[in-house]
Amino acid sequence: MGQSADHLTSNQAQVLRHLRAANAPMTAYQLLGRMQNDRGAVAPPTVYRALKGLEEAGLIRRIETLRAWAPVAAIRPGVVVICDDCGTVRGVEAPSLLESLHQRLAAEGFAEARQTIEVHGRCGDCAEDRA
Amino acid sequence: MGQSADHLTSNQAQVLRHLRAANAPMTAYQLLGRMQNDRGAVAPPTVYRALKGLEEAGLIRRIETLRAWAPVAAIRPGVVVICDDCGTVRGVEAPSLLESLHQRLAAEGFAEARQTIEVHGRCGDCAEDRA
DNA sequence: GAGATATACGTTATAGTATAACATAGCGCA
DNA sequence: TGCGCTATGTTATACTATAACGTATATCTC
Repeated sequence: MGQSADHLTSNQAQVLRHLRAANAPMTAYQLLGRMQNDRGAVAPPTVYRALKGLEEAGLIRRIETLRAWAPVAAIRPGVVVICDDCGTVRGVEAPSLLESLHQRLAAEGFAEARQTIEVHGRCGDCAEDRA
Repeated sequence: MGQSADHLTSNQAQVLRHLRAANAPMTAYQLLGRMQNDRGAVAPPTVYRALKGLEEAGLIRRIETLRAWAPVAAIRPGVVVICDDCGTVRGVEAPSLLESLHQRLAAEGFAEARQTIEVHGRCGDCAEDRA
């Protein structure tokens, strides 16, 4: 069930810990490798089930454009901003923007259920590094 | 090379024809199946190379949230709107929306390079069908 | 026309991402 | 105690995508 954030299973906690320790999204199989380092035999469903639970709890998101997972609090609706230089990902709230999109689509009769908005580019820190 | 739209190879034309004949995005392996029906032996790289060329020519897009491909003219920047009932996909221009997002991020020092914006929901036609 | 270069294509193999299906263990509680 | 629920383990497989190498063909240049 879509569990709330007040309790994590140990697999979920372990996955979340690895995601938070990384400074960029991790693929499911990268996580699998970490867990195998930690514990020995672990199979893909273990990782995918933990990811599913964490996503439902609003603690992580799949970054569709990277096929990877990040501990971005599910500001949902929200925008994910990804630096292609350093790999960092962060969530950005943009309520007015999303409201205007919503109204735009509603006017055409489209009932919006969810959006995925991912922006790629270069963050301020990386721009400075190359200045 | 990022070829322009003025010439398609025969593989590209064949893939584009199938995508246009469908009323919903198709996965690469669905396309592969169609091409095998048409011609016999075809291997995945044939399909993926055609998809890459068509994408570079701005004739199709990968729908990230569906892991599938659609003949959506690459209004880029633009918004892709997907009906989860009937599967149809269309591109929507939203320049003012994207401009405000751009400025919002620029103000934080983020140099935006490309966005992926996909909205899921139910289109007007499908809403009527259930009315 | 021979050779050089470039593009598309074919072919084989493999990498990478995700889930189905079934079995087991532990917990809360009627 | 026995039932139902959740989490987990385990095996196998499905689905998505690309690497690497060889061949054919067209074009250009000398």
